[in-house]
Amino acid sequence: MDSNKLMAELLLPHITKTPEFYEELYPERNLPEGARVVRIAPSPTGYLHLGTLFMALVNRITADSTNGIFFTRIEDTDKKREIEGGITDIISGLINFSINIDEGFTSPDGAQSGNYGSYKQSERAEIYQCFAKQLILMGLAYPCFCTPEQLEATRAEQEAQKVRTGYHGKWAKHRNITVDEAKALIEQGLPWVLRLKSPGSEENRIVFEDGIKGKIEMPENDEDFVLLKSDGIPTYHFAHAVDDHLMRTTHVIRGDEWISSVPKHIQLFKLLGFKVPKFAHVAPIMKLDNGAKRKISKRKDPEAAVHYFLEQGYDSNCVIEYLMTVASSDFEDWRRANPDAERKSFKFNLKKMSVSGALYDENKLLDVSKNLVSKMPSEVVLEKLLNWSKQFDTEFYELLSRDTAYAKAVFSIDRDVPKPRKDIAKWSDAKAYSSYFFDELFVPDYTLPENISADDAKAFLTEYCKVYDENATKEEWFEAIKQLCPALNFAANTKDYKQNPESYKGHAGHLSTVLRIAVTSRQNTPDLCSIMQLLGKEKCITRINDFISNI
RNA sequence: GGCCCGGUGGUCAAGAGGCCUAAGACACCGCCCUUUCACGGCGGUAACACGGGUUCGAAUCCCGUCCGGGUCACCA
Repeated sequence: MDSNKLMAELLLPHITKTPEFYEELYPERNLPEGARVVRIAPSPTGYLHLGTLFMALVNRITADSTNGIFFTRIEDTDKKREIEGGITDIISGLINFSINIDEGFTSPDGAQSGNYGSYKQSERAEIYQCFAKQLILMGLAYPCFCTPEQLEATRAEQEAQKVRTGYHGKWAKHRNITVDEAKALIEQGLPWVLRLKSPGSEENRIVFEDGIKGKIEMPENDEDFVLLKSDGIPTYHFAHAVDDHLMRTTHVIRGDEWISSVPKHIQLFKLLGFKVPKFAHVAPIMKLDNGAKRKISKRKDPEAAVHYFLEQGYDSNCVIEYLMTVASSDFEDWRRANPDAERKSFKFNLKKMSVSGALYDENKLLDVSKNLVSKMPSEVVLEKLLNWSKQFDTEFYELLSRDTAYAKAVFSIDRDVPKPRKDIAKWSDAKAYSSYFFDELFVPDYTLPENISADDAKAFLTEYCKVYDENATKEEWFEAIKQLCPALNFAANTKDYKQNPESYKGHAGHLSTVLRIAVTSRQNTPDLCSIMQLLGKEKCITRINDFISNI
């Protein structure tokens, strides 16, 4: 038996399957020409992050644009950092944001589907070990018994000598370990990791075409990086190569923090005889922090966790629509041309992605959101509002659900028309927007506009109460206000006032503002006539009288 | 520090040597419309990081500087 074989049997005696077994188990996919197989591979170390959502979206629309497949794979190889409920949160989050998952973890309950599973790395140990054994057989992997302390000492030595740090070349202590030496150390009970015996050289350059950034040139990898950790579980690099090959991923679209390890990945794919997938590295969403641009951070930024948007009451669709504008510079143009088209019909092109990170722009999100919300019919608004408030604002929920017909009417005003208002961007805006419709939320404000005296306001409101007809049409309603103008020396027509501002104290608009404040405690609201009809005559008169006696 | 990547208005961006006197969107400001506020319409402020080349001609190509980002783990 040759020494590679002896080493392989020494290290991984329990592995009996061969790579061919898995090649047959997970055959090439039968897909139409040009279809891309993409994926996201989150690790359950935290809750769904904006960056993860963004990556998922980019992958989803890539699959959509090519009639391909988008799958999820859970990278749970780091048990120390895993958190409970992580998988559920991520998957259900994606589903809530309407990111359809074709394969892998497709449901929040942890169920998997698809023919290339398991899609959970901790359940694939045997597969990785099989390919690891293959590498040992080829003389391309060896056990390393260095302790963290020894590794640290090597590093210190390298720094002292001002040479490149890392486990490579002559610094790779166990690179040429013999079977006998390894056997002896194992018998002593020493733990070991499996390292790649890198055939690369720093002198050589590798070139690859990134789907987003274009041509990238880097030194070849010569690091003997870890393939299998001491618990037999692979590192990201190794798992990535094995999984994306076996799952027949065609395009690896991931965050650009991975760029620097591409030489390792390409090397692994080639050594293992795998076809190298296309890589595309996406710039992260950034945030401005004290004038400095930096990657949005889970720890420092509330908006990093997708929960933040849900709590704020952003409609998930609005967040996605915003992310689309960040993902593709021509999305907004497309959307303008196709206002009602389904997102999946957008032809997405990775090349349209920005090479550098975009700042998270709340203004833009708000703008995108209010446009979308303004187009929602009132029943949809109410349904979503009920849904949101039930979770995040129970006081408001009680008020809304007490009389849903009334609530629907509230949100129907100036909606369902050709040019709807855009007051609401997120559901948390709705409470303040509609507060005067609910006595529990209504807080009187007795502040008059500067150009109106208390006496005039009183006189006007007193007279107005006498003539108020709650069944009046909009025109009749405003006519009634105009009628009261001359007696108070206000202009019935705005134009008259503008032509001779000195001749009047103000115009009908000013008086209607007084009425608006009395009824709603606001200077700005949607159509007042509709508001008063909804509120009912009795309540309006009560508020007006209260107003009169307090100014 | 080594190795990568990037730098167009406040933000997102279009831009592939002449079409650039540099689009568009958000934000901001003004005007118009208007019973308020919005909506809508019209207009405005505001940018090619810097320095050298190459070229008849550079935002665009090359070099350098500066600045920003990423990465150098038995983490992903």
